[in-house]
Amino acid sequence: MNRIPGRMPTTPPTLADVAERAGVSRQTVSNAVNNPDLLRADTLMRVQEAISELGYLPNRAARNLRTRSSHLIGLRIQPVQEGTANATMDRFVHSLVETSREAGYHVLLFSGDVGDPLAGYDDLLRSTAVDAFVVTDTYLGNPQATWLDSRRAPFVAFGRPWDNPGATHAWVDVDGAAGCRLATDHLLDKGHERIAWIGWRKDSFIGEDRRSGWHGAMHARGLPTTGLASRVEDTVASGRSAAGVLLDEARPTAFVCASDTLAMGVLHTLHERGLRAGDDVAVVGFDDSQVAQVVRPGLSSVRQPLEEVAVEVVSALEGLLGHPRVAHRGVLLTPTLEVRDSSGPDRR
Amino acid sequence: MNRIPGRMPTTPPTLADVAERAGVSRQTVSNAVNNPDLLRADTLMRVQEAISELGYLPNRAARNLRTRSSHLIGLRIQPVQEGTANATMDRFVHSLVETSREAGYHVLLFSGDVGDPLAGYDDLLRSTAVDAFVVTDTYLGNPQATWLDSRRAPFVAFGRPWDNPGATHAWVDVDGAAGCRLATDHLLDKGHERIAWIGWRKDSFIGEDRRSGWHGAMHARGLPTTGLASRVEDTVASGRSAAGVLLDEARPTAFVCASDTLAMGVLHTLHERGLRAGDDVAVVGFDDSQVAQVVRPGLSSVRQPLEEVAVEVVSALEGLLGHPRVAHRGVLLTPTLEVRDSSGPDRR
DNA sequence: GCGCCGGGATGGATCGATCCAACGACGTAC
DNA sequence: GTACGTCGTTGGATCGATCCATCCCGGCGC
Repeated sequence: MNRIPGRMPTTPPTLADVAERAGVSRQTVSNAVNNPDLLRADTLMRVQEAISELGYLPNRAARNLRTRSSHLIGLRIQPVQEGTANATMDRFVHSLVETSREAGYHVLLFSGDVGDPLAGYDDLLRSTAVDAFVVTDTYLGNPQATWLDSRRAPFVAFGRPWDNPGATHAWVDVDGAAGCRLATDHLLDKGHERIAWIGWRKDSFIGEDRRSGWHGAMHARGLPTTGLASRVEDTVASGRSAAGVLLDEARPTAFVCASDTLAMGVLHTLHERGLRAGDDVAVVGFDDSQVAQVVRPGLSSVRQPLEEVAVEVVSALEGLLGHPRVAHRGVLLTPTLEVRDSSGPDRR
Repeated sequence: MNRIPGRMPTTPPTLADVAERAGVSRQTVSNAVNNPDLLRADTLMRVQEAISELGYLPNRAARNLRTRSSHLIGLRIQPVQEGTANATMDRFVHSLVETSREAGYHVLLFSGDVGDPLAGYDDLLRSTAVDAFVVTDTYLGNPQATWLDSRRAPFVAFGRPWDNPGATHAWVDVDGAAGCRLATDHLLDKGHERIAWIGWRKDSFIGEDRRSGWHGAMHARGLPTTGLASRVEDTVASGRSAAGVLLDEARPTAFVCASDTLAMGVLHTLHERGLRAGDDVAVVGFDDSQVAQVVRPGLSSVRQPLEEVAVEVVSALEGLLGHPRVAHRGVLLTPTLEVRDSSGPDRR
């Protein structure tokens, strides 16, 4: 509605221009924008008219300088992993951008060395370029948290402080164990009893958490797990060979995997052996990637509620940056299960 | 190296702090940062020491206000399309962030209504939040270009001005026709003669461009194309049914598709009919998505050189924003072909 | 009639880096 | 010894929005 037709003037109108046009002082215009209830109704109206006539919008730089805040949120992104099915970032980034916008923030992307988890944060912080960070790459501990804490930098982590349960910063995470329990129960309900696990190496906190979901679900029904688990790297090839070994040695009728990438490896092995995914051996992955959605047969997969994660993250940020500051404890969200053909039919 | 150990002071050091510590004036410090060659060697040294001792970095907001530039580049992102294999954005965004960083820019994400292609641009422009835009969503014409031009807003488009060949703005694009020619020639060289095309509806400029690559390659060898082409929506289901119809009516031995999503549809149909992708019928997709990389059999696919696109885009931006301004004509890059098992064996 | 009160509007100062015009020191030429 | 040019440096003004203390004016009580 406020869009101005025609050419942009050489220099955008300033608050002073609006003040002059409306016949009031600068402060009054500022109040009209930031504290409308301080003005008398008729004055407010007059100022607002001038604002929309000129197409005025506060200059960001000036406002940032004065208020010492940029309304920008820093998010570090890492290279796409080719050859895997990992795709949480894309979905999360979009949700975050959308939710941030509603809260009046924009997202500033920066890139980081894969080696140095702190690279990039420092400069943005010291140059007061962002108000806060969203830290996502916490798969192997979270040195960023400690460091950002020591710099008194506001931030919210997507991922629990695995390596430091006493940490007091705000975080949001998805309950991977619950997701894998969901997947495993789903298969158990279909009548499977020998359900194998293919997950990540032991140094991955997330991997062990997801594994515990499978493990817990099996034990809750008094079923054995010995020899049914494998821990490998997160690649299709690893999933493929792990599935081969498990099929030979443990004869599982179903697989639960820590990622869609690994699940794709399982599908490969099944096909090589002439086994039908779903009908002969059931498979469930994790992340509900595009791959899971378009592959044949459709890959059942645990889906993280990234939209909700973004909402919680932004709400935590608002608490951190608002006045007064509202402490935000950790939030744990529950994923859902997308059932597709790789789950197979009921076996009972 | 400049990273300060320990706690962040409550307020970061300013240029005046550095000046005082080094025993010089503010302007001298500013010169040390922006025009080092104006200072005498010993003065420069002294100032630089003070800078690193204090961990000084120019305040972004103040610099932005004074120089009337934010060193931010706006990029509008759209929701992930679930159920498709489309994944160019993710790779491109990362390349852009990385390349921008080297040029001293950061990337600001904003979201847009799918309906209104102009949403979001206006506010950022009027509030002087970004120096320029990178416009990507130009699949159906590019109203943004005309509009941004009229607002005198600097921008670079990833995508040709299809609907307005006379447009003078800077753009970078990937030669889709060349990519499809590459794919088709690849299959022709393997001995295929009846190669089918599955592409997008006629209103897509990009789709028609890619199609022309297939069409041209076929005609160059004197092969017929009649009845071998299908134009559908970009979904797996459409690709699947289009492949079915073509197999029944035209008996092709190979498919070239406008997207990996459509190619996945072809793979589905082949499997349903007991045909082996690669061995019986060859398939080539477009975009080299994660799906193409992890599916079985591996899907041959045309890969866009997004890293190069980012480099060209940033170089164009530097031209637009630099002094003096350097005009940047359109740049057309050539994609490559990733050959995988779905190409099948040599038939000769 | 005088003084007090309070919502509302006002001009000046401020945030921190950069631009500008002027100034000081030093060396050279006459 | 004085005039002049150059290089490096200096304080003040500036960008635009917001904070602060002040001021204005109508209404009310005594």
